[in-house]
Amino acid sequence: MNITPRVRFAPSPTGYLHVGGLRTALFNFLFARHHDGKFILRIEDTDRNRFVDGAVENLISTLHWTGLDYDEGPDKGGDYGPYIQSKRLDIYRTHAQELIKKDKAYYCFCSPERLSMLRQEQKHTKDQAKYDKFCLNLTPEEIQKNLSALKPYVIRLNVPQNQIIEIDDVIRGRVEFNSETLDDQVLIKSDGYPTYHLANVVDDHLMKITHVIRGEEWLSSTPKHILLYDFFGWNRPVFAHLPLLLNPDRSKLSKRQGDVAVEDYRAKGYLKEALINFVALLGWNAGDDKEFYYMNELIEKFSLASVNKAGAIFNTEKLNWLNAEHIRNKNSVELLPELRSALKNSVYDESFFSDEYLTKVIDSMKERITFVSEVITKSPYFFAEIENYDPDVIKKRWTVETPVYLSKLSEEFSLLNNPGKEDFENALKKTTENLNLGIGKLIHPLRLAVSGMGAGPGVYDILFIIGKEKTIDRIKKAIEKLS
RNA sequence: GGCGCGUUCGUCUAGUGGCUUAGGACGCCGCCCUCUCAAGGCGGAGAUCACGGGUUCGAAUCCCGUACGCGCUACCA
Repeated sequence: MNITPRVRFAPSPTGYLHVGGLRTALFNFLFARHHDGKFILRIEDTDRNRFVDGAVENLISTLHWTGLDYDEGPDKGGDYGPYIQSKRLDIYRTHAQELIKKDKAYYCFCSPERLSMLRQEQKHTKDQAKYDKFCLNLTPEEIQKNLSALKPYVIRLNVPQNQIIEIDDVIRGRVEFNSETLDDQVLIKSDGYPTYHLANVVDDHLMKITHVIRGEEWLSSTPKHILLYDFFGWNRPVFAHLPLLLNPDRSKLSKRQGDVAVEDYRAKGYLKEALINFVALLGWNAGDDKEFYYMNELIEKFSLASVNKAGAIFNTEKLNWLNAEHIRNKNSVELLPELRSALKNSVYDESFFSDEYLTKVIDSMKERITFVSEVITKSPYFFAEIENYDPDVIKKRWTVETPVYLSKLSEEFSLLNNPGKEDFENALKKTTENLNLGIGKLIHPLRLAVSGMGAGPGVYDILFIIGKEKTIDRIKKAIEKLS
């Protein structure tokens, strides 16, 4: 049997893409690409109370940014559309009717009041909270009467009694449930919309989904889904329930305890490569020590069998390291757009810098940063003149003789014609020889003069990047200000 | 409360009965390199493999129980 796997990412449009959702999407994507299968995006918007304007568009654009491109989806089309559940309402209705005909589902006219009373009572007697199948005993006449009186109703799943339901989960192995513990789940709500349980089963079947890869929070409701597959007479897909992403306190990852939206991480300056790499490692490992991955390597190595069972805390320390690693592994031209956009959001948004200049700046700072925006914050001297000199560095590196030495050096520099790095270096060495000084006596105050600080790229790199004129100018200003 | 899942350094993890005095990575600390800061190299601290029983010549690895954590328990997904 060699069928093409078809998997899906089925988020509900809450307004943003949750990092847990990103992880689910990624694992689906990796599985599909690894097996030359199809990856489908389906929007589960069956809760009209939670409708958020523009949420779908936002989700799609964020997903697009991450590079998790799908083969079929709302904006992409495909043979099994529509891919938005709110546009498939009559499909669910027809299927619910089919279940009613088979006595596998039934109309329920119970009021919310009765339901909550029932629940309270069960809570009191410490019974399991379950619908009591009251409406299952309605006669056809009563049902018809209620229906023509337009009495609000839901359609419920008729869960059989005392039946063992087995799930063979790829990640967790065999899991058993007794149908006694299952509630007669609402399938169609009183507003005519389906619940997740009905919609996801119907759609997965109609869209020919072969593997359902989703978060562990769905494991408990899987027996209800299995029941539905059986009632419809459909083959079940393969199930794989992924471990949850956790807050630092080990509860399910949520807002309130930090950022959960992919957009937030993007805005903070995380590279999509780093985010994908990091999220892939949360719950998956190839069985070796490799930690730095590109997407194509993930696709190649990924396997559901090597997914962990236990939840993982979303701890950004390692994400930061991976971001720095991915920055170091990119060339300066690739990083240029990132710097440009960081610049646009900085105080230097009005200033002009050439691509050539910024590229040199990036090269000099690339391995000293965790975020591209730190090029600006950690080396502002590449973007503006020096306003402040680090007092600690002044204290440590600036002596009474320094102005004299630097003047000599400046004279030497002024002799240079279109100098390169080595020319600056040679000029400095020549000056120290003439003055009979150790090289440090010049190099440290020089760094202070041209950068205002004590840390950064090699001085000759800085000099070369800012150029001879600015170098001489800054030396002069430093002498004025610090003497 | 019920049902389900899980439990290896602070965190992410390797480990599928002997190769393990439990390996790697992040973070932390120290040393080296060095014009500074990084990067890099080397080293260190850090896990009685949740606990208790078994099975076995031998268990982090298999079985049972307990504890703890988490998830679900909606006309939310």
